Amino acid sequence: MAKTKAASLADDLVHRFEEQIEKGGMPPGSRFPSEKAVTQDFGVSRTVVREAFARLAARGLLVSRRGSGAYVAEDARYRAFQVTPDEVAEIEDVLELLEMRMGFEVEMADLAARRRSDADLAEIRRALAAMDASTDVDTSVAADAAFHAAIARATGNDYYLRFTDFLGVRLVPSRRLYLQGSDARSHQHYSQVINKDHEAIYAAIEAGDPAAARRAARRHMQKSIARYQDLKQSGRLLRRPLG
Amino acid sequence: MAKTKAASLADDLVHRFEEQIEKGGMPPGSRFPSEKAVTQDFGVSRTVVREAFARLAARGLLVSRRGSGAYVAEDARYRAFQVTPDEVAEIEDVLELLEMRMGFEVEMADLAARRRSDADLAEIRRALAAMDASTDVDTSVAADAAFHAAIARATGNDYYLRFTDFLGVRLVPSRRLYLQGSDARSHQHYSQVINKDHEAIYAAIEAGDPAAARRAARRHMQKSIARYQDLKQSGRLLRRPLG
DNA sequence: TCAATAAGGTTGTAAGACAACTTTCGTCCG
DNA sequence: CGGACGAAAGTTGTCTTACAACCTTATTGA
Repeated sequence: MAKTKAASLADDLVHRFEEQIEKGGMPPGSRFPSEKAVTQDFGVSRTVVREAFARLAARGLLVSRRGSGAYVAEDARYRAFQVTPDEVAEIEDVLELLEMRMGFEVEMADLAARRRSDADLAEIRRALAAMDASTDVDTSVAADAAFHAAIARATGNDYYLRFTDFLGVRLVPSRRLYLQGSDARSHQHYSQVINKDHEAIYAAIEAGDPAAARRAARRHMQKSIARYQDLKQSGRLLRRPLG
Repeated sequence: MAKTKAASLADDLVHRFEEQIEKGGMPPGSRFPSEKAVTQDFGVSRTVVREAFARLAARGLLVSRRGSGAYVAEDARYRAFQVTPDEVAEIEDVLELLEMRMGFEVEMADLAARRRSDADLAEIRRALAAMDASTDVDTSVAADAAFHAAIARATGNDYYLRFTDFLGVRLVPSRRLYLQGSDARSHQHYSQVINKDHEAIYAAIEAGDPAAARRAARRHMQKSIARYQDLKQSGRLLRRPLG
């Protein structure tokens, strides 16, 4: 009976139904109790029920059909792919995410080499130039992200772009920590090393050579992973500061 | 993207605000217009506004504070990578997702070849056998998923496993539709062709040959994409039946 | 100046009503 | 007996009004 206090009545309902679905009490495709039934069973107003249902629907656990009822979504058991910020606190996680990113980056380079438009090329070049001109950590990190986003856009596959954004955001904080301690000179050196990789990728994409693009992207990511592995062995831990 | 008319007023509101947040018009931490203001601006009732807000909150884009107002979530950009079921309704989307999957299947094969344990190998073999023995669509689709999941597990990278699960689930319905019309013989033929690819991947992983594993995985995915492209050209559309 | 207080704004919840739609079931006709 | 039709009930979508709980800000008073 120990009830975790819910911030709101709708919260409580959401948690209850969520649990029940997860436990298998309500299999996919089965019907929810009607809104009215819930108001009676739980003693809350229909406003609350509707809000709870809306939130379940937003998470993809429930679909409601006007005039018919609400149903447990067919693929309710599987949630969105999610990576919470505190998962990226440990350097091992960063390494795993980078590993995952490797596959995508390689394939994106391939596709970009096949499909890039002139506008895509121009955008990639802009990002290269911005990285080259960067003097502080923030702008160089931003330029790096822009470079990879431009490639993702050049693939013409929106999912690649979305996932690049998604992963990019996760990895930026750790990247920033990685660079933070370094002075201006070593940072510039770091930027130049990376941009050399980037230029190789760009050249292959511009030339329309998928295999070369794959190789260049793979090398780039491997180096990036190796850097983090060194960091790991040197015993430096990543701990996110608050804020 | 051609804007389809929103199924409900709340849908419309959600999309509008989502877009505005994404475009940067409402930076993290900034205040939303009050519920009352929205009702006046858009000419809808507060019920609709509350429902829209509830859904935005469920997605982590908005937090509302009683008595104070609603605010754009501080980590709004951290929201999950999400692929909603209706996005996979069109065959073009399936193709794009397959393209995305290609990159990381290749990389998974590489890593699996380097890191697989004996237990991993055994699990992959089991999936191969199950696919070989399958006679109906459901079991063959399940065996296929198990095969790729086993490889994902062999990489030792949990993110790969999670993402494989995630994508696999999205693609299964269309896969099922793809196979549905076929008779037992053509289905068996299909299974055998696929499993031959699988065996090549397995052989490379067992031999511990990353480059060969990459090649085999790439071939496998390319063929899969080609099959769907044929389907696309033949004009067959994928339309999800109501669940 | 500063703290207590009052006023107004905002979200959370309740309740009732109607519209739009779906499902079910009974009726009537062939 | 069977099937088409339609009425009726059930359900979600939306609107409206009302109040409670809470926060913010301005006012007031010492």
